[in-house]
Amino acid sequence: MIVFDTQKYAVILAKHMEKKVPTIKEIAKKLNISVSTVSRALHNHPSIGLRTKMQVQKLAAEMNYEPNQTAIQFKQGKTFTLGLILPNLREEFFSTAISGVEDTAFKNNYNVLIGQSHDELQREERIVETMRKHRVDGVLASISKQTKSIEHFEQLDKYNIPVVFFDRVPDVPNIHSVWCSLYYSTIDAVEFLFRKGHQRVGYIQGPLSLNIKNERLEGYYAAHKNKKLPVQESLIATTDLSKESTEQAIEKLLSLKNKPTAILAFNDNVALDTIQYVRSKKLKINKDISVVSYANWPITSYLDFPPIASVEQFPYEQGSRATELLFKLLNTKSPEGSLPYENIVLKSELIVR
Amino acid sequence: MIVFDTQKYAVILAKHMEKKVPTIKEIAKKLNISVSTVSRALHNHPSIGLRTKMQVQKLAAEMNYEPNQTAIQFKQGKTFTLGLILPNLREEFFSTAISGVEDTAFKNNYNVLIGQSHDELQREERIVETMRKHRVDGVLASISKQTKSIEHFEQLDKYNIPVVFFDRVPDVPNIHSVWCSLYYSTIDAVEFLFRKGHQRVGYIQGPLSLNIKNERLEGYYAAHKNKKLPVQESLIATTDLSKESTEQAIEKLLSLKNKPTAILAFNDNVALDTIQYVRSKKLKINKDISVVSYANWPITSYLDFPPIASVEQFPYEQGSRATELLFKLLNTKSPEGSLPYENIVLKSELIVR
DNA sequence: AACAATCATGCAATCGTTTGCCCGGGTTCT
DNA sequence: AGAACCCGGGCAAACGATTGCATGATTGTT
Repeated sequence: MIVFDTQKYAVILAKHMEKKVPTIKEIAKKLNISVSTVSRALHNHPSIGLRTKMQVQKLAAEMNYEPNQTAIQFKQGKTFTLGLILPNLREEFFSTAISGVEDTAFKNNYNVLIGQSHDELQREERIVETMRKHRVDGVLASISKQTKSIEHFEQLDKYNIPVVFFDRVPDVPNIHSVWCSLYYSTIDAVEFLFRKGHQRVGYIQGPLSLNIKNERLEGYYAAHKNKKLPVQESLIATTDLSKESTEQAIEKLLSLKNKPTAILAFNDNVALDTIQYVRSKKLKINKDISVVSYANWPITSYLDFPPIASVEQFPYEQGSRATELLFKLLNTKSPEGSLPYENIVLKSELIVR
Repeated sequence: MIVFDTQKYAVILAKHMEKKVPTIKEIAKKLNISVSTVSRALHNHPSIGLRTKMQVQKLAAEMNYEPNQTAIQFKQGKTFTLGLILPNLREEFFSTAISGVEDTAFKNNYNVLIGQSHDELQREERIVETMRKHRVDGVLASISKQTKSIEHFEQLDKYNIPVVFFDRVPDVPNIHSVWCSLYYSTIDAVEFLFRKGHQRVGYIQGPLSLNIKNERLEGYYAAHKNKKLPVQESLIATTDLSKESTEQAIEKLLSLKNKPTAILAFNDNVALDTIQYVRSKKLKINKDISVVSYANWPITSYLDFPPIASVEQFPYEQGSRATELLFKLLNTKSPEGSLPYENIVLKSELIVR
């Protein structure tokens, strides 16, 4: 890519006035009262007389006074900013979760600083450090694929910065978290396939690092158990989520004597690769193989052969609930130790197309 | 959605020590020197003796001293934060652009505050105000569909907060901007269709508010002119980007006596709706109708009938170039008025599948 | 040896806001 | 009438870092 044209317009500005923003001091001077009185008047402090209060507020409005946030932040030792750490923004799941966080934060007059780990541990560590240096008041995080330990998050403890994990939650005790349980909806999904007449349902699972709670697999087993069917281990394959790895996984399933007639895919992305690959092998989707998955991407409505069902995990709600929990932690000044660790579990939902 | 399980683990913490973050003062006290000496030593100020400098830096490292950003921000009157205003994060275009902004900002030790307008003017105004109140040092913006005037951005001028628009750039003079020209790639696109043998190429344009520079249309005309073909106005339809509106637009094109055999769609989203609708009318994509579009979504590779070509607009580069321009503005203390308005135009590129 | 120049460091103000404490004048109570 | 109290408001410290200016100590110059 090349810049092929750079237009520059030279323009004479109306002598930029270096506008000075009004401060509490100036209000005080103009009214011949002290800054503390002004400050209290603006905060409706009871010990300020009504007349003074009115005068101050009137003048402040006239002067377009706005409190200097940086000064307040400094004085209060708070930044009114939350850090939000995500694997990426490109997955619609996360960009939707952001809206949940943002809306909740806004309501509380907080700002949100977003960092993308790009699923790399090193970047995640750097982001945590940056957020710490910038003294965010709290952190929300969905961990990267590579994250095994959470030492880098634990250091935040020393600075009294609470952390709430959501969606991709590390498998360690003593954390605050919000996630969406996939157990029951997986049972729903598999039973849905059973009802459709499928006897052999394959499962393509994701990398173990993302599979910590492994509710998909547990649900998969539970559904079989409910139906008194044995689980054939050979029907379970693994992908690292790359296209190639997914194809190998399907290849493994398709090469069985007893091929599955349905596949439960780790997420919609895996489902798409699965469907594409299955079709490239001249098999018919929904006839030879049906696919059910997780995520419920809107885009799948444009496909000729979308997954016939997908599990919705409510990213917006996860984001907002996690943020609410974080605020709860922030607003409890933890007199003796912090609040008990809280783990909020939401229900997911099988959406049949 | 219901919370169906809230586990609470009561845990006795190791008597949270209310760790106090070390300050410059404490370093000074421990070494029995003044804070100013410490400050200068940490900044390698030449007037500090080598021995003292070493001592200070050593102790600072041992104590894990980190300068209090909020204090610095306050003192310097700078927040080292950029505001980034986008229509939404769900479009991959924007979430990719963010990475460009983020990476560039990080390199300069800046943070990025993101706000989504959700294509609503009112939200956009509120975000601008919030960012102003939080004293961001500069703003990057891609305007909402509803934004006709930029008064709310102009108010930032009074606070000496520079603004750089990118991608969705308002059509007014005297702004800084970065965008990706679609003129030549549109010519490429139409000529590509001509070479494929298409004589009648329809064009579905977007709402006028997003069509300010209208380079697509100009390119469309130019390609016809190059080929010495007249443009039939009836081949141009308009959509407000909603599915319904797009379908009406196609309906209009398909009802012509002289149907187009190819359609240039405003973006990939319109293209998808177009393809879906055309197929629902039992017409064959790539036989009866071919579609070319803008955006080059990765997801289209999963479609049976994707657009046969799409124009890439390099969101990452737009984001990083816009951020670089903004830094240029920030680093010029504008002694007499600001820098001349700069408009950087990048080249787009037709990607043939 | 006296004085200047240089070097190393300290003092104190400053940024804008908040907040604990104090004070003067008026009212009320005994 | 003296003590206790309340009301309205001011004083000044504090938050942490930066920086112009002053000061003291050392060295160099003649």
